[in-house]
Amino acid sequence: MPNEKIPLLVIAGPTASGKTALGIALAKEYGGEVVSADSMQIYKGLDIATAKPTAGETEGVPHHMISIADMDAEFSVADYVRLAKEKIADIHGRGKLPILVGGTGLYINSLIDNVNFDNADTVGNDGSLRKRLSEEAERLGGEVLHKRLAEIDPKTAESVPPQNVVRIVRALEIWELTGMKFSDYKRANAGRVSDYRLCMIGLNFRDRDVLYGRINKRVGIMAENGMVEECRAVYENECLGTACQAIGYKELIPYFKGDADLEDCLDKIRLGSRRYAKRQLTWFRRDYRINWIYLDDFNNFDEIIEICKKTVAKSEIM
RNA sequence: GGCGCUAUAGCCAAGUGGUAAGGCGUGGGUCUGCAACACCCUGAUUCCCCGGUUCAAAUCCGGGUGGCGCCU
Repeated sequence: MPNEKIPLLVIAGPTASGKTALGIALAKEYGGEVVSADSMQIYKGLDIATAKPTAGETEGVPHHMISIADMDAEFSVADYVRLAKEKIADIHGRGKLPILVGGTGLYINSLIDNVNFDNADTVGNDGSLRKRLSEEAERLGGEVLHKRLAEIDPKTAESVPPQNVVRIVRALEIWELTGMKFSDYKRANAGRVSDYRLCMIGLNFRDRDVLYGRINKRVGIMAENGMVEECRAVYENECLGTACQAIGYKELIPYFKGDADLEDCLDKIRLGSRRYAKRQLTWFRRDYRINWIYLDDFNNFDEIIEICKKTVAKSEIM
């Protein structure tokens, strides 16, 4: 069936909503394998802090796209999409159902909406160029770079505020690298028709406080399970890559330096995680394809599995 | 029991007669090769209560209540 699209079950949702457990349960239900869509679980070394499923938790269900890059390695959406697509095709080829489970909205949407990253050789990202532009921004201020951007690409300048230096630098980077306006580049790479037959499930809670309570509690459990020691090891290895953005790791640095109490840092982790969850919900909410399941509507896990099965059946991906 | 200080948004807090700064949290949003990133927007018709002075009071005066401190 060369023209048949690959069925793909997607489980999205904020951190600590129970995506991992649900993914494993549904994988067992349908004979599936899990493909993680998490920008931090990609990296080796941060296991507890990124809530990677343990060997015991996976119950034999194969998990992919976890711990595949070194801590200091560069890894981007484009890498993710390329590798995840291969994995999904492979899983499907073996007659199993690929289940995409994760909370990184950019990764999920780039993958399922078929954002074009094929121009890797010509575009990519250039570390030294990016560094130079970032330094310029720091030296001259964001406004100066924003003005420069406004001259070459007014459209993008209008949508990116002068304060958002990271986005301005990227737009300028594209310009210097390819001579393309960022707005044109964006249009050229825009999402195309999906490669997959999708069934999307989104996890949420009617009562936000329930989610936040779970997050707060989980941070404590992570700490008990050795998160601090794990992050200290990363700290002592002077991790410099994207992995340094991981919530948990960066909030503990003041503690390692002796500038803050552990409990204060754990509170910062809780706060960071809550805000992250909110941003995730903002991202996923705009995707009209998601079938939202409000976890606090159900009494137990079996009921949740049942409603998921109904959702899958209705989607006709199976 | 007496004396002093104090009361402003969920929290911290500026304001000392001219029509309620700011920070944090919260809520909403943006997002195309760093995304667990970066960034934007977001609350007080009213300042503990009652009365008074004044054209005008969160600001001054009197009383009450709560908190903090000291004294007996």
